[in-house]
Amino acid sequence: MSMTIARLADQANVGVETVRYYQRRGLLGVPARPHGSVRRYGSDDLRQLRFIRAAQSAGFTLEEIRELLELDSSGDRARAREIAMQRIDLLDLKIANLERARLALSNLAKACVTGSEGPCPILAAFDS
Amino acid sequence: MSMTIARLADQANVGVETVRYYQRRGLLGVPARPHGSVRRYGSDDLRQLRFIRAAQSAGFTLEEIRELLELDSSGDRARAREIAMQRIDLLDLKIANLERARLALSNLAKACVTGSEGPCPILAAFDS
DNA sequence: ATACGTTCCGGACCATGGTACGGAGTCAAG
DNA sequence: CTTGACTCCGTACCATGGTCCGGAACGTAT
Repeated sequence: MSMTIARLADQANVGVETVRYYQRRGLLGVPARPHGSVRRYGSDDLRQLRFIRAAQSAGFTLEEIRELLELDSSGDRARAREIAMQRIDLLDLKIANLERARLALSNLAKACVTGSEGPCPILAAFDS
Repeated sequence: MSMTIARLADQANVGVETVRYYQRRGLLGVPARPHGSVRRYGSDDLRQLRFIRAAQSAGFTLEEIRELLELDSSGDRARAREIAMQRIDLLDLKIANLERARLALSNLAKACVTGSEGPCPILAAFDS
């Protein structure tokens, strides 16, 4: 269950350079080198790397993710909970936003059916 | 119904510099100067500016928005429809993602109720 | 008509999240 | 024991989306 950086990277679907970038930013540990000079990564690293990507897609910045990871090892439950709840509110806003946008686009698509006449109003589609 | 740049900007909740930036990027027209050297903006400009922000929050990049605006004046219905539908798929993905993240955070918040014992596993919350 | 707040404009600067480069070391296979 | 692929590391570069700066012109209230 030990791999080199390239394998780690593509198990998590990122580039090697990205892994190294996360290490520099302190989001990912820099593991030991068992025999010589090539570092080896384990499944914990993979898990953490995947967490980073998941958290990113939840809208956390890398800095916030660094804090979350610190928090995770610190065990400060109250703070963790607080952050989670804050984030949920933010996510709800974002989701609502995207859903409004989706509706707008869907109206637009309807209005723009090929062959029909009229203005096909892209701007109007977003008028709230 | 005519305003200076500062008023335009804050009607749309952006900074003056942002408006000027959009002008440079070709997203916003640079209006005439009726008497002298200070430009005046009308409600069409405001509408367009608001559209830009709305489209941005739907995940379009500024470059894409520029294309949308071109499209809007060109009246190419088929293309507009195509873009809209592509975007909808993308939005659906994004929304699903955010909803997964929301669930993860909500589980996390539950697991981290203040006062209880255990690890309060931030990483685990995101394990898919 | 002078002062104070805006506007105009170009260009420099910034943060975020990477991506590319280049030289040196390492490692496994042939 | 050499070759070719991968690794390490620092530094430079990139795109996106702004934000700030500074000097000159403008324009409105006093």
